[in-house]
Amino acid sequence: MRSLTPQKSLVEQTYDILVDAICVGRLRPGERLTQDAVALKLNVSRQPVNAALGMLKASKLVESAGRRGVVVARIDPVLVRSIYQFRSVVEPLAVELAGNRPMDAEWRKNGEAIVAAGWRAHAQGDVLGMVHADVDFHSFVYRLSGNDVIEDTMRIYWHHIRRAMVEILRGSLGYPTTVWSQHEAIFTTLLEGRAEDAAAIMRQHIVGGFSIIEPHEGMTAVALPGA
Amino acid sequence: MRSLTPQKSLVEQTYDILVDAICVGRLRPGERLTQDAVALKLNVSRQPVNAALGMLKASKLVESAGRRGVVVARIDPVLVRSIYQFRSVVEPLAVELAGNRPMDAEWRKNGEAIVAAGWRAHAQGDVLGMVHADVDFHSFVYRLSGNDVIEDTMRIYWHHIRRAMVEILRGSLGYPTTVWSQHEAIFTTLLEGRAEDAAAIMRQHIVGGFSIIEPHEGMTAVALPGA
DNA sequence: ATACTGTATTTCGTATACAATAATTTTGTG
DNA sequence: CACAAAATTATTGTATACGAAATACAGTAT
Repeated sequence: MRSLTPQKSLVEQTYDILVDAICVGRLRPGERLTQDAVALKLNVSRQPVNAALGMLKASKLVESAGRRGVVVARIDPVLVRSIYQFRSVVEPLAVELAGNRPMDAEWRKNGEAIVAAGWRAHAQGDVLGMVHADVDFHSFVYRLSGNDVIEDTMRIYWHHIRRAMVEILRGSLGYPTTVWSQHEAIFTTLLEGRAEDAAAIMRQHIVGGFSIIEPHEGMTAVALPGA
Repeated sequence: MRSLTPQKSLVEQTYDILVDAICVGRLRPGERLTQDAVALKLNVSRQPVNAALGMLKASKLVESAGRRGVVVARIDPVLVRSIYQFRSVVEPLAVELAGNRPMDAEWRKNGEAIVAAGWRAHAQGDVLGMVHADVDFHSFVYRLSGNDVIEDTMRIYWHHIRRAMVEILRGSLGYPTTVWSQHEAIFTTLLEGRAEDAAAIMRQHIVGGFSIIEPHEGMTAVALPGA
């Protein structure tokens, strides 16, 4: 039996809710957030909201607007590009490290399920599901690498990737098929013990992923509410 | 006339002070910190201390000890190794990106000064100065890369690197000469426009750096106060 | 009509107050 | 004297209160 977790603190809950709202676009870029308003809506005091907003600022998901609260950050193409440059070396590293570790049946089953979930979401045209499956696959590789620093670091940046993806895929059919076949290829190549090859596919995967995003630089040209 | 800056918030000040105290070893691993005690010592209320400690936890410099405050984290060899694996790809990336950008006279002068400061600290056997110079050099390369994600990410991990370094160098003569000649080589090679070569030296630099640290895994066997 | 100045309002950062809970000590009992 | 139960203390998380600072607004002089 697993000991039950003593519920997250209000700060964390607040942070999680705001992050998600921003990432799925329920809070639009430019939207203003005051501590009072958030506290009221979530039925907590300003104290945990204040702390959560501090974390949001550190994650660059909101920007301070001085004495007028905080503002949801616009999706910054420069930031997204920087993240992809970063990923272009970090993700292959994760794959290589993963290749140096034994993968037991449990892990293997998990991996297969995650790859399958991606194909399923793709088949159903479920955009949010696809983004989720994408996060899941890469997080799986991070964990497989055995290097906690990778997962801890990338968790923050995935918020931004999710945002960009949700925005770009709005009204489109979703990820191109290559994404899912690459995930599958990375996983099976890893299973075959060819870590170097898997890492190379991963590098291609990231570079290719960015080339999907890059043409959408105009994505930041969203209406600024209150204008 | 220059506009005056509205001083850092108490949260940030508290965070900075605690980080530094931990990194230079003034607060020892295992040492217990209560919000009240810190608040009293710094002449602030528990509120900003609470927020700062939350940030410290996120940085993994302290661990929550339930209802008994927080405890300064031990230097974790696994974490240090993970950071160096991480650096082994991130630092060369920074160098390569730096190579794609023009370096004007101002930058060049800064770089030369930073390299020189390293040599100077080395010559004087100034351990804290050497660690500082090391941080400065790598931060300089991050900034040169033009990729903010790199510097933002590495800032946190440098706290841990500093800690490990200060601990290892305690009572020793300091960094080996190779460290400083490698810094110099990376910089001059970059100036010559040979980014690839510079990146390769950087990779060697990181791998070599870890091989200095690795034998000191026993560094965590420090006394736990209150035992 | 416009520019400027003083005032009101909004909003945040920090301090203080309160309540819940884990750890510790004390007290009572076999 | 060992051990369990109860009281006490320590410490945190959250709420509320307060003061400072920026913004918005209105009134006045030109």
